[in-house]
Amino acid sequence: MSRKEQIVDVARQLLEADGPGGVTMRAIADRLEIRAPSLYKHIADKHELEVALIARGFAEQAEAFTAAISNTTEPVAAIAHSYRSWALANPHLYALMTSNPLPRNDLPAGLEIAAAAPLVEAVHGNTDRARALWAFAHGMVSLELAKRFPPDADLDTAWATGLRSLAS
Amino acid sequence: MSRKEQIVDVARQLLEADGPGGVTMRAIADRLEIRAPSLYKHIADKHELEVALIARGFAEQAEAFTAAISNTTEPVAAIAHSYRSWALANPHLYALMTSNPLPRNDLPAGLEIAAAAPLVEAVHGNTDRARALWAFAHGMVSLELAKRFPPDADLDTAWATGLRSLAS
DNA sequence: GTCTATATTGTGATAGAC
DNA sequence: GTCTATCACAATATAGAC
Repeated sequence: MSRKEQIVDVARQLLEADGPGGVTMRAIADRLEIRAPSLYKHIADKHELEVALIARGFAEQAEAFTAAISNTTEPVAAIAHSYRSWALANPHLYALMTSNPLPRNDLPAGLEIAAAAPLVEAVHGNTDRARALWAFAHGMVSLELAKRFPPDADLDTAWATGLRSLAS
Repeated sequence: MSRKEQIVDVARQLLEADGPGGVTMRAIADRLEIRAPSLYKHIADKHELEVALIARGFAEQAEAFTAAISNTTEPVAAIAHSYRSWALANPHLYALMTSNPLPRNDLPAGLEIAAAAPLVEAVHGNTDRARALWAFAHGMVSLELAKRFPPDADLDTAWATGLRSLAS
């Protein structure tokens, strides 16, 4: 594993462990047992690190959603479940991927489309329905991650209610 | 207007003008033409400032949504339109209100419920449907604010598609 | 209620030696 | 490719004088 890959690995561990504020050049260097300035021999700046993390997230999502639609009679529900699971398992990376404009020019081509493809296929190419479903899923997930629902809210039922209406 | 009210006012102006990073004690003090340490004679700390901003946001939303359901035959659509308008007009305050757990213990009682009441009434008390609608609206709005939809996406149609399914 | 002075902590990033 | 030394900057907050 190259030094650069190690750096991205450590950055991701720090991101999920300590949140975005925990991803500092010093913290990354500490875990690699080198000094912070040495990192700049391998990456140009912190932005490059963020782009690499986002790219990994999309690749993982594409894989998860593709797996979800194999062997199911309800692809939309299966993708929704997979979407929620991935976000809850990778909350800070999920936030990084959804809270700011995508650095589309710096990202490997096709990543965004590959992650979206399973859903678009599940709704037979109806992009408006795909966007409505994505918005619903993103809203549910981001409010859950932000702990913004009332503490006693039954989220499973809210998911089922929304999906039943939107999936058709 | 008390000094404290002036401080909250200025904080809100800075929040929407420069984003959350622009709301510093120094910047607030500069606009009031005093020194930053003087602010602490009027507020305990920055957290108190954030709570005051969030409280204002909820009060404004409650007013906007209540106005939206008067004189309409489609209350859910009217609230959705109002929700989107308010968020687009106050993007950074909206983010402050939705990206973190509510400081419910520090907020005036009833504010959250008052803002949610028009929607709950519009769906005849069906809380699962209300949550699904809220999630959809929040997802649409937050992705729009984050510029996460593809540049050519037709958001009006996505809104209409989602609301048609969810409003029933 | 305002001021000056300061503590404390933290950040990304560069220069230049080895 | 790693190091030491350092720059440049910014943040919240407190002490104590007036």
